[in-house]
Amino acid sequence: MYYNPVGQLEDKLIAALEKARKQVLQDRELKESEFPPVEVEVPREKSHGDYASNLAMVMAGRLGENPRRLAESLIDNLDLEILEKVEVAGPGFINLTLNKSWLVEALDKILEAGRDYGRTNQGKGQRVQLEFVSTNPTGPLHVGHSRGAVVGDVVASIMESAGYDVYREYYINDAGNQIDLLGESAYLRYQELFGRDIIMSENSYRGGYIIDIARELKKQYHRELLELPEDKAAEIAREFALEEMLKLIRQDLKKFGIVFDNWFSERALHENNKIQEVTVELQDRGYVYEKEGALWFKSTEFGDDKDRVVIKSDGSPTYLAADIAYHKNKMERGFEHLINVWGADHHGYIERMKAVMEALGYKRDALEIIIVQIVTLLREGKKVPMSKRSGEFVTMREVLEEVGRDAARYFYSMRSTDSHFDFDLELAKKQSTENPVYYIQYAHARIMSIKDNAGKLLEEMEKGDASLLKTEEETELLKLLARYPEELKIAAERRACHLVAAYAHELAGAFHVFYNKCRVITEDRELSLARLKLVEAARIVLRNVLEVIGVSAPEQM
RNA sequence: GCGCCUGUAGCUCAGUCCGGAUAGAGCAACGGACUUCUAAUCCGUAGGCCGCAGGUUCGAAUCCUGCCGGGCGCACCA
Repeated sequence: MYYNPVGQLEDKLIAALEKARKQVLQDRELKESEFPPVEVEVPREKSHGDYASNLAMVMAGRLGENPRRLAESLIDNLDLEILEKVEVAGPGFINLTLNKSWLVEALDKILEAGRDYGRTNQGKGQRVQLEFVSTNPTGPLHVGHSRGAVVGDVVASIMESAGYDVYREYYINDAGNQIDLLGESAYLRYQELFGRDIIMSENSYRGGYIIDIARELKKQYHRELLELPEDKAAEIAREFALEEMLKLIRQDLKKFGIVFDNWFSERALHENNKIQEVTVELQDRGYVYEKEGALWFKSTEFGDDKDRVVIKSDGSPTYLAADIAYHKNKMERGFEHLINVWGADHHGYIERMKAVMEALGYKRDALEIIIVQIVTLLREGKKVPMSKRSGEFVTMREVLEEVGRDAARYFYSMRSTDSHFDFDLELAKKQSTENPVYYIQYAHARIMSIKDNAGKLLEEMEKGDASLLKTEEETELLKLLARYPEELKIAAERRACHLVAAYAHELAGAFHVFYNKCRVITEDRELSLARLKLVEAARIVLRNVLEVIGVSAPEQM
């Protein structure tokens, strides 16, 4: 079921080099264990072969011997049938050139694997809980959230492809102050709709969406709330507003193609007394103390800058307290590994949450935080101003409506999460060469067109003989196709969606080059069949990789 | 002040974790390629003290130290 040609190949090469090293070390003092693991890499320069190893240079340092001479002895002990050429180069590199047999084999296997091509068992079914988005349901999702949303979803998909059992979860902060404020704001706007003068407090939510909610409230309850006691009416407004907000958030995410396995309610933790319980637990463990009327968590014990309040002097729990209970709950549900995707403004919370994990008796590394740097929207090269305070922000929905789901998802995926991201709206909308999304999708559409053109030939595609593919363009494309599972594997290990996006772009590029140089359907029937096979493999991989990112693979454009 | 992210081609960014050979891509600029499966494509040219300064190493964009610039944080808020 799992097929990873490049991974297998590299394992073979490393094993052969290790064997050679063993031979060479036999009559020397040092043991194998004193050397770092053998590595091979794809050299930048094509004339340096398919793979290169710095093994001789690494060994030379320890042995005090000439690296080039060592490389020669290593080569003498290298025994592999897939090697076409081996040579020593530069300061002592061993350059390995492979014969094409592995590639010929790879093409058939890719077609055979089809939709499953790319999957590996790297994660061994590890149960991973990935929590992302988790914004307060007090306002619509804005652009800042959307990057984290896409990154979380794509990382989840990548990890699933690599054999992890990923569970996507959204943590709803439906308890506490800010929800009361949301309700209060909606209630005020509701009263306003009946002509009452209202005074919005400084902390009220003033966005237009609150007025929308108030209108809905009016539609449903008419004058009813006006006649109720204020606290009762505010409560109804609060619950109503919360539901409306969640509905909205869910819709927005769905339009982005993001669906969660679970929506976890903070309120449930409060109602089931879980916060109290976990506070007592930490107290029993000796990690909670009282000071100035509040209860403090001794996070400094585990490397945090300062201790943190869990129960305020007024008796109410802090956000952290709920988070402690939540993370304990995650672990109790049997997840082996937790990943939280946070915006850059939350990076300061990493240490305290790691401390929480340790204090609860778990490994600090069982919790992993992916920090996603901020997004700046650019329109006509200029920064689009945004301010949370004034309620002036561009929503996730607006971006989606403006650039479309495919472009939005690809753009958010294509940059390293460590880097700030300038989202160029004009570029994302452009249906041209400048836009990487269309570049990739166009490759897929072109292949579909070739298949249309192939007519009856398509039925005989299976007979295609990959050994007829000899041009550089064909070989390069095929090599890239063979690399896909390994690329996904690395991206999964590094939780790096941008690597997958880059691979998709590179693959599309290799196809376009091939397309311009090699005509698929020609008089030469045998060659046509071979190329048809190659092109079909390219289509499969393009579709698979786009699916991981959540971008569509159009039949025509 | 402290912590995290960041500084690479005119612009936007890979490469840095795990050090390798002549530092890459896209866009923008310039010059070419459509009687042939989609020119939303391809080919070529030009473009770089890899922020600066030391250090480690046979070898540094990559590791270490210091400095400079940009972003984000440093609550009994969530």
